Amino acid sequence: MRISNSRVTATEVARKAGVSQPTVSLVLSRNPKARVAPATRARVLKIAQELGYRPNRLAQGLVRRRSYALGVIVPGFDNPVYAAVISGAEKVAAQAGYAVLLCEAKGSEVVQHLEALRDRQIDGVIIAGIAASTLPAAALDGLNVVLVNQPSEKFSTVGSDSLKAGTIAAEHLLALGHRRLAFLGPADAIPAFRLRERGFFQALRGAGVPLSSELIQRAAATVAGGLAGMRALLALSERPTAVFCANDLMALGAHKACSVAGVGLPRDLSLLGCDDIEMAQLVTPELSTIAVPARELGARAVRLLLKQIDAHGALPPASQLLAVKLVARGTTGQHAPAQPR
Amino acid sequence: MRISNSRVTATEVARKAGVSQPTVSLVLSRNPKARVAPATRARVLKIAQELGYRPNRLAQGLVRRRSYALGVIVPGFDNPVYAAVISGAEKVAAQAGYAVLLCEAKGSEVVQHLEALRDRQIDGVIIAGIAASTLPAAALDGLNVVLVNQPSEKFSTVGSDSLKAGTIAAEHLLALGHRRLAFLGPADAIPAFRLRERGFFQALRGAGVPLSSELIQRAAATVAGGLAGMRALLALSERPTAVFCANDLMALGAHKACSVAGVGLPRDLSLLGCDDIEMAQLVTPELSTIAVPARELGARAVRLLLKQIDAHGALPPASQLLAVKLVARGTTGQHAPAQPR
DNA sequence: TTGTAGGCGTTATCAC
DNA sequence: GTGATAACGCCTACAA
Repeated sequence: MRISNSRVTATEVARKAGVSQPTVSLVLSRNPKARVAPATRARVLKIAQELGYRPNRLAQGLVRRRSYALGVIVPGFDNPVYAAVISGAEKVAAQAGYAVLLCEAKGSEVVQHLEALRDRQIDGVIIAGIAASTLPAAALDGLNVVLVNQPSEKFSTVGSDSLKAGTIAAEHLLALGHRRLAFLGPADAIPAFRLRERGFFQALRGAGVPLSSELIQRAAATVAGGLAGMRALLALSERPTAVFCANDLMALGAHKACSVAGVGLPRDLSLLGCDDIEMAQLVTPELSTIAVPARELGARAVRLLLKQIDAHGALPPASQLLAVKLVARGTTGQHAPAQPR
Repeated sequence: MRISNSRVTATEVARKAGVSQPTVSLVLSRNPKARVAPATRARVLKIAQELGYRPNRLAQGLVRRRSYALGVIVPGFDNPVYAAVISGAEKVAAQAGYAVLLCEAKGSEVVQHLEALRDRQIDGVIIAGIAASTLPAAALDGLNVVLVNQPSEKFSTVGSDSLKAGTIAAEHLLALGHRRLAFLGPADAIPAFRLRERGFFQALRGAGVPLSSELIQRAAATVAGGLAGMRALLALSERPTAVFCANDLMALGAHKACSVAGVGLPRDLSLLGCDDIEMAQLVTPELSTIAVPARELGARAVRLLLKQIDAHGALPPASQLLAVKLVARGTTGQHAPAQPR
């Protein structure tokens, strides 16, 4: 029963209920220690209900010095992993009464977005897929921050065990008998990818199976990048027998490159991705990969952030590391040495 | 040179500059008719710069009765189409100084999200993938709204020509010689899908090639839905020779179902999707589809919305319809009548 | 228990 | 030109 255009204010409710505006505020703020006479409380609640009163969050924010809004910054939505992180984050945030301000940013845009978020008195920021170390120190100063999938001394983080993912990848491929392995990863220093890479390399070194540099291909962490990278690997005089990709998008690009080049998966080549995005199950053969709980990362990031906000920034940085899991599907198989014809 | 924790306010700038606070506001607001003595203006600007002053947008919003924020509501991020819409929207919004509040909502959650957006004094809302007609009338009352990909008398819309998409689909498949066609679509009344469906049916009827009801399969507009739907179609005693899917996700699920069932595309069956998401090019054979400019839809939706906001809601609902385009790839081919063995 | 006063940081309307 | 003064809608004291 709202009067059209303009919203009902607490003052109007107060007037109609025959009380003062702060009393309305008192009743509506579910403050336990705010004792109000049951009669007035009931009256105020009734009128508020009738008028469809809802507090103006901008005004609340101004006086409480909080916006009840969270910023989420990702490099792009084209990667389903970030979409999943955002989805998980948004759900938890909404349940807690927080809004999610979405920012898609690469490079220096990140700083501008952060400033814009500050102007809106944002309560906290979640950053995924962008290395915090590449940002000027001041950019995150005094902000509640949770980083997704990148370790940090200074900020709280929620991540999957990327190092382990790399290790698992190496172990899986080694166990299948592969000895000539390749890695396909991005050129940019995106933390999660770097860790997957390092875990992979370390495990290989530990097993005495080093990677020569021509077997490390770098390209954008996209389908197109994976396609190009795999083409380069296939052009080698001596091809690898197994390839680990920094993420599933690259792996799917690589998958396509193999399909185009007539390279049989997994007969001629084993291919392993990382993330386990839905698409991985759509290609034929289905992509073997390492599952990362992206949605859960987003959800946890918000929970951790809210905890920090409530603690008034008096909490030391916390970190959570979620387990990853090998999902062996159709693109990885036993190494078949020189085919007898 | 910001004093750590708390932000610099206009009052502080005023004090240091030896002017009143409103004067600072006057100088900073790029209001042309606000004539200030060049000397004061310069001084204020200098101090503001030094102190790193930035206006508090919450406070601005309170008095201007605007939040400089837009809400975007979609049913889910798992569909790359919505991700693209959001991406396009966010970019334009950010350039105009607007924030994007993201909401993922199905069913009755939509209303709650809308209320929450109202509480934040949202300046406008973009809705994609959710039928406005399913919302209670009051939910959008007095709000600046732009609907994406659904026609409306009452609200502004930005869409692709969904009806035409259906027509194109029918014409393409008919031209290839198919006469036993099937349709795979969602059970829910999502406007864009319904229109594609209608366009398809109309064109078929016009060509004298009606669809019997068993050739209309309904399932969720997801990969899983497409998978299930195609399985049902393949189980028919007399299979269709061509299938049009309401969107690419369903088509990819259908693609997978064929792959699993050993049904050769396009030899045994032609398959056509709609949207042209990136994934369409990753499967083998590549998915034929109808391209929809999703990113552009998002971008235009924001531009239209901003125009409406600036017009103070005194503008009649406007509508834009973008063209769609057939992208014939590998899953559609000439109808091959009963193979001679 | 409730009302009054004051302020959050900004913009808008006036007198000066 | 410039500076008070009054909102915007709410919350936190403190006084009644």
